[in-house]
Amino acid sequence: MSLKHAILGFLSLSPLTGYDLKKHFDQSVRHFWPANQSQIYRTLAELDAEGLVSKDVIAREDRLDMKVYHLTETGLAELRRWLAAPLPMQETREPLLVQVFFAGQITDAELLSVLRSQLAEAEAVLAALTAIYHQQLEGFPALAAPRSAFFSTLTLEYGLAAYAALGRWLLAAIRRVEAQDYAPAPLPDLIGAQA
Amino acid sequence: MSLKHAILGFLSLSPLTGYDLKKHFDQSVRHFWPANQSQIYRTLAELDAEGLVSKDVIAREDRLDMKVYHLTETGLAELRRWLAAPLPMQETREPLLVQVFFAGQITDAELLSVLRSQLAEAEAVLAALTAIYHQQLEGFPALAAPRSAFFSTLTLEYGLAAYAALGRWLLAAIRRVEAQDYAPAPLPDLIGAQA
DNA sequence: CTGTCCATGTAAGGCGTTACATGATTGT
DNA sequence: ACAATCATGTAACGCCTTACATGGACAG
Repeated sequence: MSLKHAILGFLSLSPLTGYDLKKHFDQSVRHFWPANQSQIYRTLAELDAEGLVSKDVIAREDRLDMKVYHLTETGLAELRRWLAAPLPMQETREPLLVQVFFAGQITDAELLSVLRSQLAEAEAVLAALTAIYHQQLEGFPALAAPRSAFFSTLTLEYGLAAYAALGRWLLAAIRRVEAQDYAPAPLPDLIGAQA
Repeated sequence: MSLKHAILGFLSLSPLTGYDLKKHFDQSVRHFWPANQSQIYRTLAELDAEGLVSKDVIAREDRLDMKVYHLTETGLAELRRWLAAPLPMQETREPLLVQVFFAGQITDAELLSVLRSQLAEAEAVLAALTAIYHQQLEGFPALAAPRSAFFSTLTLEYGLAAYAALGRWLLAAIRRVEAQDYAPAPLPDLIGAQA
């Protein structure tokens, strides 16, 4: 379960409240690990019960207490253990592929409309990620990129590569449906082999 | 929820028992929509209650009755409606990216071992998909690919493209960690732009 | 004076997983 | 004799989502 470990990860950088954590998720990892508020509060309580985090309760007059969470030693150890352990093979679910797989039940026109709307979305995400990428380039203009920033850059680059690949696949699919060309694509094109 | 619609999809091709459905899932869509047995039985019961499928009960002496499910008219209509409707933006969870994002807490050596084991897995999946691809080429050798086979081919091609992209990203990441080169990669490389 | 931000949670439901349980038939 | 296949399900738990609920501070 990565949510627990993502929370441990953020807390390893600084102590935070549940509310702060939600903002951190939304600002950095939401593209690959969205988390909602009730989930974060519940998971913090679990981590607390397990002794991986502990909290300082800040009493405030007339308001709910504020709880600032920080890692315990066992929490840090667990985070490091998880980060260094290879992940068990994970299964992905792609509803778009389910739609394509059973597209025999719909017309070419209907399928094209589905594919085109997916393509528009993929291009929008790609544009958004590209904008963030350029922003980061300004922050670390030359060769002065520190190791700490590198990992965030890497996850961004994954997003760029993945959405670009999705876009290319969609575009190729659209063209072939339009041309009613049902032959398989050549392998080198698919896996992006260089000539 | 795509499981319901995947089941409707299979039943649109032929009536099946729960057991048959499980085999169909495992043989064709497991790469992008794994389903387990108890889930299938529960969902069939729900679909039945909703009137999207109905069943013929085949009584057998000394054994449990066999239930063969088939689509109803509303079931087919619902399948077609879902297949033609653009999907709501779906959020993905990538635990590997969580590991990379917080890799500041582990050493280069530990990170490299994680990345290399992911790369080995990605290459294994790519090899498996490539084998299936070649098998399909034999089945439809020339230009005689029918529309019905095309959609299955398309989903396979998606898998090839996605795992190839993952592998390229992992390899690039490994090389940069090894070289302690923390500069961002150039955009055209990332999105696979042609020169 | 209305809405957004800060900050906390609870409740209910959906989807998925793992493990358990049964029992005849077919293959080695 | 033993295992795999056919064929059905139940139980319990885990993770995530949506919606609901509270209430002060501050900005337009």
